[in-house]
Amino acid sequence: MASVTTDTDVADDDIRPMRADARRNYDKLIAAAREVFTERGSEGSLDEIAKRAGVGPGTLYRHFPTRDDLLDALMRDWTERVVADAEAAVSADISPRKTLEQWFTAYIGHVTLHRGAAVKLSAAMDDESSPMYRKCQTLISANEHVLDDLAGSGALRSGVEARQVMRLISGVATFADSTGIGEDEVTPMLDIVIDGILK
Amino acid sequence: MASVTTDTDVADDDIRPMRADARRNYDKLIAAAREVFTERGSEGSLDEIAKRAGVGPGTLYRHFPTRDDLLDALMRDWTERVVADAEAAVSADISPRKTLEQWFTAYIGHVTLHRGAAVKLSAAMDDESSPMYRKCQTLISANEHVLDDLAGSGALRSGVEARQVMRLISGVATFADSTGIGEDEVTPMLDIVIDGILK
DNA sequence: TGACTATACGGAGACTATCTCCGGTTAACA
DNA sequence: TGTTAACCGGAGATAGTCTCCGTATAGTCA
Repeated sequence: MASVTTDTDVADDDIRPMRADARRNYDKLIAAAREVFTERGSEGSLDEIAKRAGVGPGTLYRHFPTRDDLLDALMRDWTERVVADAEAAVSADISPRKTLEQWFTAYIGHVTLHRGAAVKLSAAMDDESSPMYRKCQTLISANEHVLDDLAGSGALRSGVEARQVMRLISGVATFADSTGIGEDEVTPMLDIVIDGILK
Repeated sequence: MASVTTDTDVADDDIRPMRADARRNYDKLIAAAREVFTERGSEGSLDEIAKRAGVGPGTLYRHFPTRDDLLDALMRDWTERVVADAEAAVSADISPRKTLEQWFTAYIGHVTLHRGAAVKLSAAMDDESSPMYRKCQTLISANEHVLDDLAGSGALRSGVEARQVMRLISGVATFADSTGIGEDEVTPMLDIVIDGILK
């Protein structure tokens, strides 16, 4: 986590700036949500979040009509981190296998923000109406970037599509999230997938 | 679905038989749960199930202390079907690839009983306290059976463990369940996994 | 600075779901 | 038919979601 308090200045792509009190409450809600979701997973109580932020439930629901909107807002600087990790995997001078291991591990880390987040993100990938849909697009293109690079150096089997790979890794992430297995137990699963991807 | 009304005669491995009214209510609850879970997924309201069964909530909770107990009870003849499908895949005179395709597809079918079931079953695989834990053991050994057979004929890469394969396929199933993609979209994912498994 | 107004706040409360407790009922058996 | 252990049912405690609307205040302009 780079910085706790430094969220971006504007809450959304909205034109008009927020009123000072609104901005204050928005930030307090984000901080409280981060706490509660970390402790209780992404099904944590929304009223509890409002309480911890010291605001009424009405205020919470005005800022974030749905739980997914709140989850989405927590991922403000997430996009940049995803892109950076994909780039790091590509530009590192390592074997294709290591590249994939590194990227997949990072991917899974990004998708398991909180307990229950992986399944929500997976669901959002094919649901344009989800507030998190656009975030997923970032994930998709980051993954494409890594795979295209490997394809360029001829390391991939023919017929391997980035979309399928992304779905597979999302499945691994969801499984890891729901069972609570650790990274050391995830690696063997990834190894099989990587064998299925590389020549 | 083989038969709707023919559940087994005894509710559990309990010694004493149930009282007639208890048995009646038990069966009505199972039927109602099957309805509601099919309509609303495995997060459907339990009180709603009690209502449809025409019993009080107390009766439901006496028979099934937790939601997972109820889910488990719905899977009464599930075990046999799983074992049968594994056996069918093994004994069919087809290529290793076809064997795996057939088995994995069956596996995913078994695990996605209702919307939300796959993630619950995945979670139960590493949770001995879950009522569904024993069901998962069935799934695990059925999967081992298929993979052992392929290993015996030398079709598998070295180092492929049944447990990891099972987890991967569970991940695929969970992804399919949460996004709602169909079987035709699942096959390409399975193809990658199969490439990672076979020599 | 003071008054005006759009914007935002907050919390009471309606609604829904989970789960328990216990007074009343009934199946099973002699 | 009487006895009793087993079972039923539903009122209600608890908790989470979400809305409505009277009140408060930040921002603005004279």
